[in-house]
Amino acid sequence: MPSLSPPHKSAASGSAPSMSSKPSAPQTPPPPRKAKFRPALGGMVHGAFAHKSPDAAAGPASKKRAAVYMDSEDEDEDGGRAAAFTNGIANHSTPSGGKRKKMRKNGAANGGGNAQAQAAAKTRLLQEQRAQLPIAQGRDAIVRAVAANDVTIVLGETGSGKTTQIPQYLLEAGTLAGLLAITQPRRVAATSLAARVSQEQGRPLGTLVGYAVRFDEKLSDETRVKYLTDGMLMREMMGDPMLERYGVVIVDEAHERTLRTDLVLASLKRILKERNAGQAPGKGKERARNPLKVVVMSATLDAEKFSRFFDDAPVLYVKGRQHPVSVYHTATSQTDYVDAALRTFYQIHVDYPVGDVLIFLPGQEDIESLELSIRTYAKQLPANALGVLVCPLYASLPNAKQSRVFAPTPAHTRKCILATNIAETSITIPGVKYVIDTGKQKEKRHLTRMTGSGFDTLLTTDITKSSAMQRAGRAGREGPGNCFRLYTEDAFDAMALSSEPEVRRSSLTSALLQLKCTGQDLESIDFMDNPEVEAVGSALRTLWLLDAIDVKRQLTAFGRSMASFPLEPQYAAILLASVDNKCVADVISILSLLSSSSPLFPDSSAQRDDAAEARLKFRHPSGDHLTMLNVFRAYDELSASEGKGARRDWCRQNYVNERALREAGDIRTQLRGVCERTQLDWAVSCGDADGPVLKSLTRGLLQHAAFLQPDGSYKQTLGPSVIKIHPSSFLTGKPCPAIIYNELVRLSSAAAVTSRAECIHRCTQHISTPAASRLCLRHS
DNA sequence: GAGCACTGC
Repeated sequence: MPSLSPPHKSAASGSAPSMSSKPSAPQTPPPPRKAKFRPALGGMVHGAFAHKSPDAAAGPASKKRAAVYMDSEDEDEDGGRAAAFTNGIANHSTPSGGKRKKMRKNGAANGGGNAQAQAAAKTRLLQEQRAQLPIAQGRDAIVRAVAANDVTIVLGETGSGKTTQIPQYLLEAGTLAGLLAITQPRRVAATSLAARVSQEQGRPLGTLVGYAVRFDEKLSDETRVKYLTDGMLMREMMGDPMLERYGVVIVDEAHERTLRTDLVLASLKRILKERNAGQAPGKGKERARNPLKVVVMSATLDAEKFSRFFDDAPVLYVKGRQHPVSVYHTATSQTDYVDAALRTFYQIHVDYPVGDVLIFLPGQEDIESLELSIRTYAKQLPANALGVLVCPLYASLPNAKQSRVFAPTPAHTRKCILATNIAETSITIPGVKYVIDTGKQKEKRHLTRMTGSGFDTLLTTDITKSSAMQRAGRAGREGPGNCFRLYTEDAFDAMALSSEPEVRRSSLTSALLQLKCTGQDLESIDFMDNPEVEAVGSALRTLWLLDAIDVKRQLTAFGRSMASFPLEPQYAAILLASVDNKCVADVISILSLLSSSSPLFPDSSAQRDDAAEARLKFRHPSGDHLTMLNVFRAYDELSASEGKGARRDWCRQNYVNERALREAGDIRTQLRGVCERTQLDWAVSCGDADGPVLKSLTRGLLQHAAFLQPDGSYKQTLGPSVIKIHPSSFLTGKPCPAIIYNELVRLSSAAAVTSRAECIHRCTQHISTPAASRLCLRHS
């Protein structure tokens, strides 16, 4: 092995990964079980870790926890989830349950049976599989518990099958009144689970079993079981605050504690109080006619907390089975986790048998850096060594590149996946036997200020214990695995148990507006964890400034209209303002692009100058928003005459992200639909005039306005901060008397500086408009 | 003249 320094920027001087000491012998001999992860990482520890059951991890089981201990085979809900992962990616079900199924199906096809017989055979097979699931032994216990209690907590390990089976048990028990809803934090999960359960019921998707997610639903009058995102259920609550249509609501993945899950849980508690009142034993008032049953499903640790929140609801424990994963910690802490990951990867590559490696890193930058390093070293491997295939994986990576992680690993090759948190929950990758965990992640935090609407930060932080366990578990999906943690066992012990729930760290403006529409309030609602007082104040102030609530904190008619749009409240206010300003069509296009999860102008350092030049032709003197509108208009024009290929070429030539435009197109269609339902004409355009658009934008962004100061920086009108324009903005170097902007982010470089450094911000996507200053003065 | 984890309506 050559002993060159890794190309990674901060490689330890001169010391190459210890693979140099290991002649690249044939890969076949399996290593000793208690591996020697010793290396250049400074002497290795082990950290034998037997797969801990949640009980062991959570402490002694409480008395009221009814154990339904069940071993589960590999058949699980995540297989289905992976299968439907993102558009255009074909079946990637886990080899375990999925393979058998596929083989059987092919066999039937070869036999020439007709479609109906095939379908029947398939249904029979699925029923056999269901019956063999160990969770099936707990079926009666589960049905009884739900019948006897308003709320039941189910603590189920990964792979227990709870998400697919429990709804069916309740359905098949025949006691179901009304619809059964089952919420998921992610859209892909809701759609793929519905498809799987539908299949198990032997019915076409959208009949007995259906789903509802943004942009897509498959439902009918027959539908009894409905998988939906938690955001979707919150939206339904705005029209049906008591969820009268539903007899059972199951909240899945509650341990993730997303803002929407917490909102759903809090709302369910309120609904239970109303709908199930009078059910209590003893003095009977009139018995509730339409009682609601709630099931909360969690994968970790927090079961007791959910139980307490719902007045000591009983906890059922469903055991899943994962293969054992041996966990190793480093003996000393690592200063450079990218370099440590590089060394560890090659340690595995040289010492361990075939099997893919999954490396968890905080972000794109680290992923790209490590990818380069691994590639560089791979070229130096001897000809007879196992090859290396590097696959990056993060959300903003184009779909086509993401799907590479699912392609079967070629012969005589080891796949190495470099992933962000996306591989922790959203995407399950088959074939992974080794996990390298840097122990880092990026976390967004909303910092509230006394004035202004606060700003977001995105910082690299240590992960939590539950994240670490989740990451390790990714190595044991299909067989025994190994997890190498690039931090010490002490560091693991020092980690927080789980992340702070989202309700404690994000902006609550949108949540507050939704709650107001269901007749609730942030101050009065009973949350699992209460939000910070400052965050509530900030949300109230923002809604008041937008005219969504009045001085008595009552929802206004304007606020109610705002809430009917699937947009941030600020953006909804802009849209409604554009009705008065007669530029709805133009503003909807801009808002769709701003709401898209992908950036329209991605930054790739390699081609930055070319990109800037190519985009110059769209530049609008007013700023970034109108520049974006120019791009969208050009793309629309092209779409009217040209096909898919031409559009793709055009986007490539102009360095704009087609994914952003496509997603914006979906959002725009949805927004137009809401306009039609509320009798607003979305086709009105102001043509080339920019005034109406600027005026509308200012209506929603008045908290995000700033004046030019003599030194060229800007001072917030409704906040204490001095800000500057991000260099990627089209307004850079073109001072204007006042700007509005739609995002304010703290520079990570400034975070290290003392004194007044925290007042230096990055502001992106602004626009210059004298109208902004006048409006803001009046409103302030 | 700088950097962007993930998700939802």
